[in-house]
Amino acid sequence: MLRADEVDDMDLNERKLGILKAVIDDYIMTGLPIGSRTISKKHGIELSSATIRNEMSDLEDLGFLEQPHTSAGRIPSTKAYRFYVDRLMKVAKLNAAEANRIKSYFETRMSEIEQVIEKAAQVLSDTTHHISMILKPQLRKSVIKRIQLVKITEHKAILLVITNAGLVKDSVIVVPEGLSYDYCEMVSNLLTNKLSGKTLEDVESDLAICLIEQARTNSEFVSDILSAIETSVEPHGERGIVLGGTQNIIEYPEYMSVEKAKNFIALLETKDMLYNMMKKATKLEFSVTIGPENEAYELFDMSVVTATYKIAGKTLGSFGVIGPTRMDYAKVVSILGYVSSSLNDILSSFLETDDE
Amino acid sequence: MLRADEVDDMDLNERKLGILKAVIDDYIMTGLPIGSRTISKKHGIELSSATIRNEMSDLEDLGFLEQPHTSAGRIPSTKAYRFYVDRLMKVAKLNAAEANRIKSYFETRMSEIEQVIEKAAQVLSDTTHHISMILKPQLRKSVIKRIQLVKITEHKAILLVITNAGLVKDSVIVVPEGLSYDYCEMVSNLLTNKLSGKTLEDVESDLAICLIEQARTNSEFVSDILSAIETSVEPHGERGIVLGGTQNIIEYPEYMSVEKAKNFIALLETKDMLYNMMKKATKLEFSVTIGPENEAYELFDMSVVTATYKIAGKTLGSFGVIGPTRMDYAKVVSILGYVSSSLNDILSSFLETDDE
DNA sequence: TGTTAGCACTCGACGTGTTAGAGTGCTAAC
DNA sequence: GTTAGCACTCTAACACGTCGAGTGCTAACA
Repeated sequence: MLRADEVDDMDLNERKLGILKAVIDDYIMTGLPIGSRTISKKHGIELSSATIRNEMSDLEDLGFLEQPHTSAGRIPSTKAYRFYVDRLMKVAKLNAAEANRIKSYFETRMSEIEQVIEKAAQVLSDTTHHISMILKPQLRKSVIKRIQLVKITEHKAILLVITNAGLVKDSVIVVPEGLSYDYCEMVSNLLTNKLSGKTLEDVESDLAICLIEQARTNSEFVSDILSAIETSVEPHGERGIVLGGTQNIIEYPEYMSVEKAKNFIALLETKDMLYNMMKKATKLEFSVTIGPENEAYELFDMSVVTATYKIAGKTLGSFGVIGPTRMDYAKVVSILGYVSSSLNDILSSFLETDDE
Repeated sequence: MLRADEVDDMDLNERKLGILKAVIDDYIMTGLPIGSRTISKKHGIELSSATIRNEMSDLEDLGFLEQPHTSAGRIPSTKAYRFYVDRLMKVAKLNAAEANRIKSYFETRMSEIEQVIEKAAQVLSDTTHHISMILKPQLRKSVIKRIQLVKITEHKAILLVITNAGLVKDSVIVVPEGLSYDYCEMVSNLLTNKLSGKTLEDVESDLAICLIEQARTNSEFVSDILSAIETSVEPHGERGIVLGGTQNIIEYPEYMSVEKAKNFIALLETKDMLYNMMKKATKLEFSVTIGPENEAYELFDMSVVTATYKIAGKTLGSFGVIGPTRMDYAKVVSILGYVSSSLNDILSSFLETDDE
């Protein structure tokens, strides 16, 4: 027995493929149902509308096309989009103008990962006109290289956690009065000795307790430091999703009643679902999830396209866009590809391979 | 000759005031034009609808009310909103529930001004359901206390600029190879000596040139440091406006066609106009600008309410919300008041008065 | 003199009916 | 296998009529 999609392939001859592609391309551009006459005129298919009608009727039977109502044209089904993405779509390299536009976003000198992430979210939503999502770097596995405590005033110090992915997090912490600079240096060295080579994940677990017991003196101070390191693992406790271009929902008039828009916004704001989705997306270099293929039923008429970003060949996180099923998949995928390699370049430049 | 608004006061007897207030309150709640019968029934005004009609007719002549069309009810004019804000509105203290809700936003431990600003933008848009804007701290006048360079890897160092407003900015900079820890310390001390007591604004001006000439050796390195300090003055070159809750525009159905929404979004994104507006707003502790009172003609049907935040009694910046002229001014003002004092408290806790 | 009931009038919202046009499926001819 | 022709269907757009909310005006009332 053949698998379902192989059967499809056999049923679809050259001509049907051409017509299907024409319908999808047109619908992606215009958002309007498309009729047989339009295809025979606009899309360079030298057949009469009647013939095309027959073919379209077949395509409907096969589940690739749908009719909103009797006398309207046809629109692509979810199955058609899936087929389009898998077989029909040609992902072209980004043209120079687009590529430069993206490049220009990243040209401002950035020294921290957070900054890069924010910029990436911005460039994604600006170029695709969809909502962008980025899963922040999953730093749990990154290895601590050094910990440095720098006293800046009488009561405050900055704690720098440096990992193999570069600077992870700096946070201001309160220090006991009268703490000498030398003592800070001493604590820095102690912590570096104890923790270097461990992952941030380790710090979260029992290692911390162990360490506190060792450092009897100033133990509150030390535990402050440890908890600061921990918060750097899951930043701000908000599940590490950055959204961009949520304003763009107003550009989806076909899909959005005010009521729906509100629900959708609410969905985006809880972020939990997005987090799980993006977390899963880290497993595939690219992924396209169309309409009802999404696990969240609220996304039955939205599609999600994701990619990943790496540092030194290791996947750090994922990013992508969310938009109506009628989206320009080819363009979105090529933009994601370009952004992905841009991110990889930038993040790798953060990496210090020469140390140690 | 009396001023215009004093004339208004004389013309408006107790009863007219009551009716006017009823119209405005009702319209702020419902967004629907309100008729004479509704007022006589709902708002505890013991008069027949006919009498109220006469009064409303007078109020229309005086320019306080408007009719969208002949047989609709009436809606408040810009003049009415102005009058309401100046005379009628009772700004109550925030009830405990609301106050706690705001407080909870600020409860996460925050160590940097940027973080606080982001949170504030969020809490403002969440509680008012309008779009929030915050002018980032105007740090040009803040005085440098210390500059510290911390080498973190072979090629990178973190530059900490500490001012009287606490930590201003840390940025990663590239350092020449083989730079010793001691040398970093030396440079830190040198810079602290040269620059402490100066404002960030000074650094931008000729002082910088002067210093470069002095430090002949490694002059490129030093100029890197100075430019890093400079960028901390105007962060990221994006005019220092933080927006929150831009999604909320979809909650203004009465005002927003898709076309209008797009224009408005575009307006928000250029930020230039907002920057000037917020900059001006730093001069007044509170301000309410209604519809056409705004300088930007695009805001003819929007109102802007602003307040300021301070550190040690000195105004650092302004913040506010932008929404339809039909907004609950009383509530917005009281929220802004509460957020203002919250911000002042938090920022003051950053201030180290005991040093030096 | 201020208040109110009554009434004619206005105008938008809404439902209905009609028409034009786009698109379809089917049939028969090529 | 392809296409022309035709009857049919459905929507969008417009005109029309009705309903109801709200008004202004007038006359009666306290």
